[in-house]
Amino acid sequence: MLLKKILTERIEAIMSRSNLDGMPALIQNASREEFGDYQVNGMMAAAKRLKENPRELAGNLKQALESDETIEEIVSKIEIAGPGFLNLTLKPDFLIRAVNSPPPQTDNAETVVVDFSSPNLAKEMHVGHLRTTLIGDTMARVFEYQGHKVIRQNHVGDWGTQFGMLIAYLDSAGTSADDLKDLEIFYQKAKKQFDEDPDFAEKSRSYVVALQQDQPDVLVKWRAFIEISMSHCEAIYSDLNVTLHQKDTFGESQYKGTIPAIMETLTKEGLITKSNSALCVFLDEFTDKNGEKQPVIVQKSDGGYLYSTTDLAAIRHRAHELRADRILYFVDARQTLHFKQIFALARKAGLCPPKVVMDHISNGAILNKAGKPFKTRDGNTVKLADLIKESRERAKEIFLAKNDKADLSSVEEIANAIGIASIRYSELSKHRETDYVFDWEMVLSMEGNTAPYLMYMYTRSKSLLIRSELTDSDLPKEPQPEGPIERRLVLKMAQLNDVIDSVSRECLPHLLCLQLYEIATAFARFYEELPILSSPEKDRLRRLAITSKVATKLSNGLDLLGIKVLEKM
RNA sequence: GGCUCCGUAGUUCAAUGGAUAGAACGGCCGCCUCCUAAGCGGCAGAUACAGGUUCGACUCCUGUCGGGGCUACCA
Repeated sequence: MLLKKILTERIEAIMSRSNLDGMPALIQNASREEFGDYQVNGMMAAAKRLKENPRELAGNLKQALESDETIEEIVSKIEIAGPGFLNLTLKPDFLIRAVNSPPPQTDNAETVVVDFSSPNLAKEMHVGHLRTTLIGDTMARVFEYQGHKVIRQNHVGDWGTQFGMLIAYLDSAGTSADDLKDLEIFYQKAKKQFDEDPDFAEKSRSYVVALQQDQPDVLVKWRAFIEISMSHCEAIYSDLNVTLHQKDTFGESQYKGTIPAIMETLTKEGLITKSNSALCVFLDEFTDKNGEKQPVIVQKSDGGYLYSTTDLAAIRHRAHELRADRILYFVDARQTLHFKQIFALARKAGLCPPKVVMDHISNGAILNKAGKPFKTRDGNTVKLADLIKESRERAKEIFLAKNDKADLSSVEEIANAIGIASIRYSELSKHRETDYVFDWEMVLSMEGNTAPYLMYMYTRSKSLLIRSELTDSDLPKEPQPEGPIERRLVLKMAQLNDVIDSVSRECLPHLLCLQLYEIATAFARFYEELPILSSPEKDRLRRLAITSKVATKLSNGLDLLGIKVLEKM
């Protein structure tokens, strides 16, 4: 049940029977609590178009709404305010019905390909991979929650020139299996030798060629390397509760067989131009100021392919073999131009049917504390494995400081859960498009708008329910809120489905974090200010019933964020 | 140079063109004989600058200043 949708439909239906036919009602959450629950903003715009007085239009609409039974059953109060706002207050029984309503299921289930995480297997995962991995994971969960069929695609970088270098280094004297424990250092050492030692560089290049020609002995080494690297990634996914598994990995190397067919298609469509001995596609859409078309290189002058070509092959695979209705790429904003180009190219070459939607869901960059780009070359990179370890240790410290007589066997479990939840929430609670400053203190913070806060409110709600010794069957099904504190809490819960719907449409998980936080703060207030277990039976049962719904909403919402709740902390 | 994104409290983040720009952290002041103080209440504090469009602008447009990113053979 989507409150805003219901209000909009019903109000616009009434408007359509007047001189306001076809005008939008523009329903919004009330900007201040004293204005009620929702506001109708459309009267000012309508007045402008009709050249009438907005307050008069608002007055007319108010009358029409008040005499309509579809409004009467859900709205308790309508007020005209300011230049022509209509402020609506909803009926408590309608609010609680909204709280009880099932999650918003999609009307038409689609097959959604979600491309996310996609780390470069030549290096270890670092904080730069956090956003795509966690936002993609959360959106995949949200789409599934709504009834879509989700196909996760981890488009790992397991192919290309750098692997020749790594294999050559793996192969060189004095390198033991131990060296692979730290992939980042292994990569840096290999890179260093590549840059300093011409013989080694030459050997690396020959490995690339051998790899591309499927030379068995080299392939064995390559596979060994990929396996080790993937196991690092899988450990991270498992720790972070990311829903990516072996079956979701479909790396660049898997497209190498289909690239010739892609090239053939491009050629057949007459799109290929040879320029400076590289094969390029020049599209009309991409020109500089002088009208010079900008190229997309699909084959290098040495015959090698680039990631553009691989991405085209991936599009065809996803549109045709995977039968996607939508293909979503969770990749950072630096690749905006790249995706514009390959989407346009894929359309032109007929690799993706017009009805299949392709979208680049971009995210902002990571900056250091000075506001400068957080680049790997700086040597400042923070490995995800280290971040996870640090966060768990921090959580354990805090837990022990707060619980001196804690059962030691549960300490590790609780600290681990909180540590992971903190990392996920700190990332997901930010708007995905803005650049973000990486700060250990921020990520590891456990006060205020953080995962531990939400988890703590959940444990408080559970604690009340356990102490009450009642179950849901003992409690009223539709506890109508009484008083402003209960009302506010129930309203925030009633709006959760609207928010999940927005998250899904705009791929903005931070909206869900915000709503859950508001439910949690409203519950904190409820918990602090109202007696629950010690209140008279009628109040006790009603408040416990509301508490039970809080527990459910928090747990379900956090689950969508990939955060597991704890019964105690 | 061209294209593009971004400048909001000391800091980190919010705000489908709507009413008095919200939080959190940090700072200051309060609250545990009472359902878990990882909590609650209160105070101080911000839209880079200049124009414009609009009944109404953090939001849209133009310019200025400042900072990213992308821009032909890395991915």
